[in-house]
Amino acid sequence: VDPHLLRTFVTVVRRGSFSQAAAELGYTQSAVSQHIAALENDLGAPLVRRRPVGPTRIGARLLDHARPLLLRLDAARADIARMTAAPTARLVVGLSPLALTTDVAAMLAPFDLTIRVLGRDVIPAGVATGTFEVGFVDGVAAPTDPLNLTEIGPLKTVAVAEQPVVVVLPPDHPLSGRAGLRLGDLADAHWIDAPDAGIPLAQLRTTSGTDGFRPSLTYHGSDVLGLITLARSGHGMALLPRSVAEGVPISEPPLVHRVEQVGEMPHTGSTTFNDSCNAESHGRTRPN
Amino acid sequence: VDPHLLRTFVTVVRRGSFSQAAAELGYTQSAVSQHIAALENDLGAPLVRRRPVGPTRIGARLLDHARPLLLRLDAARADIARMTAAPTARLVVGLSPLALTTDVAAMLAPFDLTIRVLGRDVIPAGVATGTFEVGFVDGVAAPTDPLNLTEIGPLKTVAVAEQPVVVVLPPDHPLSGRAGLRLGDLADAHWIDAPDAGIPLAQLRTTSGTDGFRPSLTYHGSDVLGLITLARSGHGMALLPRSVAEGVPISEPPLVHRVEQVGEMPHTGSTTFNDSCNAESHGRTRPN
DNA sequence: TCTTCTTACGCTCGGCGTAAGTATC
DNA sequence: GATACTTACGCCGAGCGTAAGAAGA
Repeated sequence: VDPHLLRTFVTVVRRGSFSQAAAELGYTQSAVSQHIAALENDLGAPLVRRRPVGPTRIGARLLDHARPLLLRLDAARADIARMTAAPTARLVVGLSPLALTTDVAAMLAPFDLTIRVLGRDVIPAGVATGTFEVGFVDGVAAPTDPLNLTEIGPLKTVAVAEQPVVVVLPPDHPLSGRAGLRLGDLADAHWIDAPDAGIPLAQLRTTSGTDGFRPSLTYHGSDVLGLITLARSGHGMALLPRSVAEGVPISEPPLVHRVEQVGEMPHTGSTTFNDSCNAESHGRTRPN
Repeated sequence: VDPHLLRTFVTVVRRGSFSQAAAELGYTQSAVSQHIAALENDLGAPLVRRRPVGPTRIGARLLDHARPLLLRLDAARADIARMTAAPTARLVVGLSPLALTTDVAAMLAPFDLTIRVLGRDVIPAGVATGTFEVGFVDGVAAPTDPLNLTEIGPLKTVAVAEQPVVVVLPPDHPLSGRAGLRLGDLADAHWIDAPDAGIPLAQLRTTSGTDGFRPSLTYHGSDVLGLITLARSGHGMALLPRSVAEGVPISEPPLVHRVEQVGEMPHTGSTTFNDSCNAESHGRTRPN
């Protein structure tokens, strides 16, 4: 199973066309055709339906393997490239929108920075493939539980900040001010899902293990103030880290908003140095 | 980064010799030398020290990537091969030693079986690479928490059995008979680590998040009765699923011994059929 | 000196492009 | 008939083996 063939296969499926995939990869259509034929021949099963071009059932399964495989392959290249190349003066940091808390900002203070804000899901991949040197991902979890990040290679992950999560409510809501409420009771309430501006409800479902928290409104956008306005106006409840929801009516469930650092910071004199690097080398580090 | 080169690299490091690796892989020494040279050239860094042959710092890091990569590559091949080939009459099952509880035995009753008992760590890999069709892994976890299995590809994992964990004690031990005791209090007690016959203490450390549970005696072997004898004689405490520790003085901490099924059982009329297969296709399924 | 890795060199075959073929809309 | 994938064929280069070279024990 040659990675080149896999990459071609993935590209063909993504673009839905042999010729477009060829153009993207710098091959001729013929070569792409031969790649697919070689793969199908090697695996002994048809992988793509033609006209219209799309994956077969088996092809779809292969995709599930191929995409993480190619990612890890790139990650391996990038990782050793990083060990070889001299560290750059400028630190490139990838952040999910709500990961830029004051704690994180403080950590980054001593560096010359280039900051890129991206979706939560692509931050670990970006660190693995060397798009940036360190990443910060935010998310919601039960206290002391780690975030559930997609694993790509031996990446060190450390929790760097935790703060309570709050539910933003309309001003006159009966729950206003209550702390420690059981989230399960709110599974069937009206929720706003704001994956970019707030905390995705999908994470809540995972964390709570329930099947509720279905959004009655979905908010696409990264504007937190807009989200708060919606929630205060009674369109539904919104989930936010406490620090960004100051001065609005809230309720506090027993959950934390947590930021985890993916990858390692370069060593500078002014930075805290964690000397447990060698013990249990690539494991996940939990605080406390 | 050609997988062939990676496989050669891994083999060279494992065997500690170019020529032995060549023999194992069916190449000439020359070819192996060229493979390593090609890799080092491609990645722009020395990967193996020669004479004696061993990985450099960068090579060691590459190993961390290469081994799982090759595993996933094999897993991909095996997975689609499984979808292509007709299901065999005989069901090949891989089990970790303590995974063969009565529940599991009941599940397997309707099949013609071939059973292979192996270490916990290689069961998921074996399922992924098609060595056996389904696997059963046991381990310890907090109630309702899933086991922490190494992920190799899109494998469905389902908890199939849970039972309390007990601490085996000497007959006159003060803790005898107590239930619900906090495990943290026992972190510094005398423990027997029996990775094959019992529950590895390493899992306890992971589950409890503490750093204790250091073994004062390590027991290599799969003989549970021997382990119980040691514990009763006061060599240290031993951790076992309750059903195998009948009639001995015990104490019950709030943990469960859990068996998880890796991979899917073939569909037979007599087997419970889970029709949620297509929803959220390759996720991890938690009970309740 | 013997073992073991490296380098040189030639051959073979895999794989890409060009171009002709074929099927689908 | 136009578009898009497949097949045929020739060329080039990657990669393996043989064999000679170099370096360490």
